Amino acid sequence: MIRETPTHGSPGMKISQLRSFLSVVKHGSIRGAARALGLTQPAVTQSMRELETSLDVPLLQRGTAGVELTVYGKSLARRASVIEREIERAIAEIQGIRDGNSGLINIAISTAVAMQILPKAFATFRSRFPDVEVRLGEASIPNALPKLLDGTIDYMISHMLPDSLGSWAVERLYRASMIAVARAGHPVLSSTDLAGFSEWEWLLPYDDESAPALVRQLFAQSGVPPPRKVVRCT
DNA sequence: GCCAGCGTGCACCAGTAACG
DNA sequence: CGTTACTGGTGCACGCTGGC
Repeated sequence: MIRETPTHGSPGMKISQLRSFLSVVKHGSIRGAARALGLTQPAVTQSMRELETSLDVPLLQRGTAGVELTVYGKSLARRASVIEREIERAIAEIQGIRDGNSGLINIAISTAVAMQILPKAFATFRSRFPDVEVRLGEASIPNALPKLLDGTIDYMISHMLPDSLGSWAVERLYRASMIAVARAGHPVLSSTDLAGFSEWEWLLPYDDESAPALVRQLFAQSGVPPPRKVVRCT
């Protein structure tokens, strides 16, 4: 067994310390964290002290009503939760290798994509990986990206414009076309240029950021102000 | 002043790895 | 195989603070 001996100012964090720390964060007190972890309060206190010593910064502001996170504690809390999820994922992956194709995958998927490709894709996936637990959730780019970042979800499948997510690993699954729809006989149908479209109310999907971006891009390319009256709906 | 709830300090114990 | 060192835990006493 390899043990790390933390020294002053030399980070040597242990998984148990991070778990204790996250429990303290969750419960707002060392005692509450200890209860939740099935440990005694001195054990958690000692763990927190060692963590602070190893990082050489205070993580908690102790008080009579409990503890509060310092700026360092808040930073570590964000990272620690990612680490914890990665550990859980690693355990699931190892168990999957050991037991066969089991495991857990979290996917955020936009409604439009779900309607188009999910039934067939999922059937194929399920036939190949019958024991994998799949958790699907609705995706809108603004709320899915933070979840991708913190590890809550593994993949997001959504419509988007090319190169709109430069800092992310993106794989194009298929190309999609967007069309504008108006009721039969709507006055906008008699418009001969794009300017005639901008004055009308536009209804754009709520969970698909590419639609409004595409509309803005289209109008900008034509030198026409984008529609001001926009409603986003699910 | 008393009490409750909090964290801290210290002694001690059990399990485990390293070593001769 | 016995000893030693280390880690991580418990139990208890204590001090601090806020509320009544």
